[in-house]
Amino acid sequence: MSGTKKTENPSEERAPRNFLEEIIDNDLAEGRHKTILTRFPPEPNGYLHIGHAKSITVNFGLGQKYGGATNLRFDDTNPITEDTEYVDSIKQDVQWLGYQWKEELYASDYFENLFEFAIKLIRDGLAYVDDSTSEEIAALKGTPTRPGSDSPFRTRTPDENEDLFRRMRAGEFPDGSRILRAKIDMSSPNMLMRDPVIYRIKHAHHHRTGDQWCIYPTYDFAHGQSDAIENITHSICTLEFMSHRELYNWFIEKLELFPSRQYEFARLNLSYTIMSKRKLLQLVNEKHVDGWDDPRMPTISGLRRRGYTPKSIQEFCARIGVAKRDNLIDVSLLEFCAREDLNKIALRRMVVFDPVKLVITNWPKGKVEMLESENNPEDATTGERSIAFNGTIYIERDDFMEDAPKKYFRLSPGASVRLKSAYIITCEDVVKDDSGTVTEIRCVYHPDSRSGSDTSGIKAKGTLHWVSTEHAIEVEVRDYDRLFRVENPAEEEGDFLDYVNPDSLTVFPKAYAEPALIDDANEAAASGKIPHYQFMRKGYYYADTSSTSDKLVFNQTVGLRDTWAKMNK
RNA sequence: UGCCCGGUCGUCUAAGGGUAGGACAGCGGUUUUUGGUACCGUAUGUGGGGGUUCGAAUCCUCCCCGGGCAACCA
Repeated sequence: MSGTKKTENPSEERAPRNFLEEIIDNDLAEGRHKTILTRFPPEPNGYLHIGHAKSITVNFGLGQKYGGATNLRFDDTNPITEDTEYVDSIKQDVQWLGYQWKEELYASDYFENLFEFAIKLIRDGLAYVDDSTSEEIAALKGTPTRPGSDSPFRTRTPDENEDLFRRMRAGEFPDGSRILRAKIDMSSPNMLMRDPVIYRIKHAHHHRTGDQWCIYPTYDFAHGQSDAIENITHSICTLEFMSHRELYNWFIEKLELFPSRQYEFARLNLSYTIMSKRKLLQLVNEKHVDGWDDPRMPTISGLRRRGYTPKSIQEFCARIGVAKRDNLIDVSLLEFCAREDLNKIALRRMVVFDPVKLVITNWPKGKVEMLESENNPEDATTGERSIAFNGTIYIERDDFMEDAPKKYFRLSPGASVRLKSAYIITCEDVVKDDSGTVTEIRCVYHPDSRSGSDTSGIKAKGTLHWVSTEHAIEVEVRDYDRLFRVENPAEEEGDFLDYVNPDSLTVFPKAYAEPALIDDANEAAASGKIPHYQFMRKGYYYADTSSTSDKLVFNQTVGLRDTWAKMNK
């Protein structure tokens, strides 16, 4: 052993894998399983967010990697909060992310099985009906540092318990009057083993089983058994379920079920946002955002509406890794993944957000010239488009500066810049109104500097995007900033709403765009394929769901990296 | 103050007794008709103390720090 180097046989070198893959490799190597089956188990009480995307890529990714499969199972054991609206959105989001489940299942599919499991525990003297109030139960539960004590109902006979439990099912008792508890150990150091509740009475309508049931199993009594019924080999959940694992195993052992095993990983936390479904719901209900799919939301539907691609989200999930330590991922990684994908697929277009007029004084009156510009320099197969140029254009207001520092590469009096895909121009004059605001910039162009056939020898440091005033169309552009002002709103003192970023949305209601966007929109309407854009020198954009051919509306997916802005900080 | 987890660059994540590596972020360059992209370079890390060992991020031990656990939520 000593002295042998790991490099002597490269094929023996371990490929880096996360701890779940190590577990699976071992299970497979030891013959514990021949293949694997995982499951993604959302509760249909809210929309999926980027944290769920991590869980989805972990579960489905493992299923794929090992040639196994993954079930989609809705954990619908609490009818009060659950709804088919959420079921539908969850299915859509999982598929949009690019995954296909083997079976679509519901914990509620197993209500009858679960009931029988409960009867078995009762017959085996391992469960009892407790008539105590929830306060009494809590009082007898003890604390993490002090053991609990037995309920006075703990010694009921199996017959009595079975009778009571069947009558609970029959609807003889009101909500909260009785529960079924597992009989384990009131002095266990694990609070969850202190005779946990496994069935409660809820006279509530269930989104799938309707009014068929008035007793519902708790998470602990449903999840593991559902896994076992489906022969799930690896039941992967987040860290907060760690202490549930002992209970999970107890049920499987006592009920003699398929030995599914639970493993826990650290959930995703993303900087400058929140992941709590409850808080997300509050943002929606209190109208701090436009809905679950508001482009500022960390929901899958929000990211989709904003223009994130499934590929970029998958890549993000792959890069953050899977481990057991708490984490707070820098949102810049998500943005990097978006840019990385979008750079290769986004169509380049020119849009001027905050326009100022620029007149080329030596342009032949009435002349319109068609210029060619590449749709995507990263992908020659996307070809070129024609852009009309007639000597009077809009440029961005901040692409001009009257007193410019040396490092400023854009327009200023006497300076020359390239107009993207057009000519080099030199600024000669500025027109201002009474308040000193620039109303018109006057330039000359250099006829021999035409893009692609430049013989002028003039070197322009900067290149500006522009739109012909005559041909421009008006569009609405929405830019987004982080939803919260602080890195970790969940950790902050007081109400998380106090940390909402008031400037998370900037609307440009009348931006000027090149007319190609109209053609694109028509094409998209016909093909159903909505293109991703890069508005040059601005960022990546995607048509909003509210966009129509009469009024195009674009969401900023993510801005371009901006080293100039950084220099000026 | 009980039980259970965890602690490696700023942020994530590898290294399974043998050179602490990668990514993002940062910084500095080169190229560029996007201050984009691409490419190159660069700084920054094993929570602390004791052990075991020729050798420790890795094994043992004590301590420190962070998280979870007292819903008829999941």
